[in-house]
Amino acid sequence: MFLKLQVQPISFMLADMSTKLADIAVTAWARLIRAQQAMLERVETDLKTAGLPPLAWYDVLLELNRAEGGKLRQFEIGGKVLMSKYNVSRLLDRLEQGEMINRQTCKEDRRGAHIIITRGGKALVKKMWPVYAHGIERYFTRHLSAPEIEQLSEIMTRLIIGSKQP
Amino acid sequence: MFLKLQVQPISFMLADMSTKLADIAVTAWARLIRAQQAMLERVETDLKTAGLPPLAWYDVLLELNRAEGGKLRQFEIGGKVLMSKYNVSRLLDRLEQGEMINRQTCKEDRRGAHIIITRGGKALVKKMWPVYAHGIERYFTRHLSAPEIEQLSEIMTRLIIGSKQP
DNA sequence: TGATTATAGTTGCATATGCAACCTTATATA
DNA sequence: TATATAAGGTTGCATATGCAACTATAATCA
Repeated sequence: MFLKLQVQPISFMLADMSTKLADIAVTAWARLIRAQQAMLERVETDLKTAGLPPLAWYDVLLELNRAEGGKLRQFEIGGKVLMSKYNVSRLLDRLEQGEMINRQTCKEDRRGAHIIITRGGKALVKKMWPVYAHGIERYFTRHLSAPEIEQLSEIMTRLIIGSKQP
Repeated sequence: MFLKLQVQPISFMLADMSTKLADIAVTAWARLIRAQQAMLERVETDLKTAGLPPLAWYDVLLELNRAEGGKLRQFEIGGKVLMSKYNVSRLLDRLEQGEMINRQTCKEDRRGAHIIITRGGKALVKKMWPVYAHGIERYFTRHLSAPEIEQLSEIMTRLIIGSKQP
């Protein structure tokens, strides 16, 4: 649903860079947004078509799967998948409902909970991955050269850091 | 809320590319998703802080503003901003409510409507742009060199096309 | 022409997200 | 130690999104 941008009257805002650069940058920004939106939509559709749950489930389950003992605190999950605590809370409700995780009250800190991936949760990760991987290959990797991919990766790291600056 | 990916058992799926490349590609993919998520979140927050409506409003209004006569058919909007028809329909409800657009029944095709941006709609685009532009500069442009931006733009074009293939 | 099929747009329902307020337990400070 | 403040989580409410079903008009074609 996003983007597409001004073609002309941009520069007034960005006094410290040449008009030309600003325009190119805005175009690049718009394309970035659109490309990703389109790719994610395709992946979500592929998952749905395969009768699988959305990417958000995968993200969380994967983090748990990776974690020591298949277990994380709730706030750790939030940090890793970049999701607000109330959204984590409710996504975990659904995952619990689907018996993909368990919540276990936490002895060290009695406010919190340990989230533990179940056998079924692990199985789901395994089942979703091929579909997801195929999407990544089809909508992303296939269209790029190896050096492009490496460079993109590096650039994105910089942007992630940049968007964490206050 | 998205992503973060498998580190090891990827390759089984992607027989036609070296394991090494696949791993790098998956990392790049994950970073791309996260970077954009973070940047958009920041921009949305900036808009909210400035008491302005979300990016989605801007997208639609900008398309209308650009269009011949400040007027588009509803399905054209959907195509341009990559949004499903029911979402367009409801976003337009909100924009109409906010007196940013008008709907006008269409004489040539009596099923449809012309969407026309109002004076207020144009004013809003003007008001939102500086905030948005500042975000783009701050979270995106600032962190990249000019050649990087150009290359990114080109790559994203390819991915947009790629994700439209059946 | 009449019947079928496709297109433009809307709506009810289920689900997902953001915000603010809330409960509970830890931590800091006086 | 008492009190204030902060952190981990949850929940009610308002809003946003996806899906499927629906209305109405156009286009196709037999």
